[in-house]
Amino acid sequence: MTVGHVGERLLTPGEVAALFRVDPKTVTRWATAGRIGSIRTPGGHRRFRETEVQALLAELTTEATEPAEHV
Amino acid sequence: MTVGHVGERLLTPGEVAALFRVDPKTVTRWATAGRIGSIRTPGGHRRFRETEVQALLAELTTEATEPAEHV
DNA sequence: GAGGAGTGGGGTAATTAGGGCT
DNA sequence: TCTGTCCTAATTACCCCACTCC
Repeated sequence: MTVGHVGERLLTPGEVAALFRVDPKTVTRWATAGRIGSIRTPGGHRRFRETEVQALLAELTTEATEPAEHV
Repeated sequence: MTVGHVGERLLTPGEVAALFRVDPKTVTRWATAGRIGSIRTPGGHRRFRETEVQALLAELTTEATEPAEHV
């Protein structure tokens, strides 16, 4: 292989939906609303950067800043 | 490789598939549908120009609008 | 010439996109 | 306002086997 650039892992809408425990449709709406970056395939399907998803996931976690043991 | 002639870096269907997080067969369909330019080897296998793939990838990429946090 | 990995072609099942509604 | 579900159409994923690339 002569790529030499294996940076960003991309996730499918279904995988992101599973991470957030929501419907893939909701993930699509987030992308449409510009709340999360998306990479479209030439066919129109979306792919999401895992790093961005992780960041958003962590952001939502820290947003509910309750020091109690609620995990 | 190591042809000594740089500037025409070609990617295999598998490499392009990894970039878009799709199946190599899907990349083949893109080429068949004319959504992406392809170069055929004498044996019939397809090769793709990295510059074209990168350009396509960048064109289909949408950055997330930076939220204003707490407003 | 031999061998492993990848690719092409065809066909079928699973996801996804889009709009509208509860 | 945001999310989940219903619908149809389009795109993508995985199965087979034969051939090509290195």
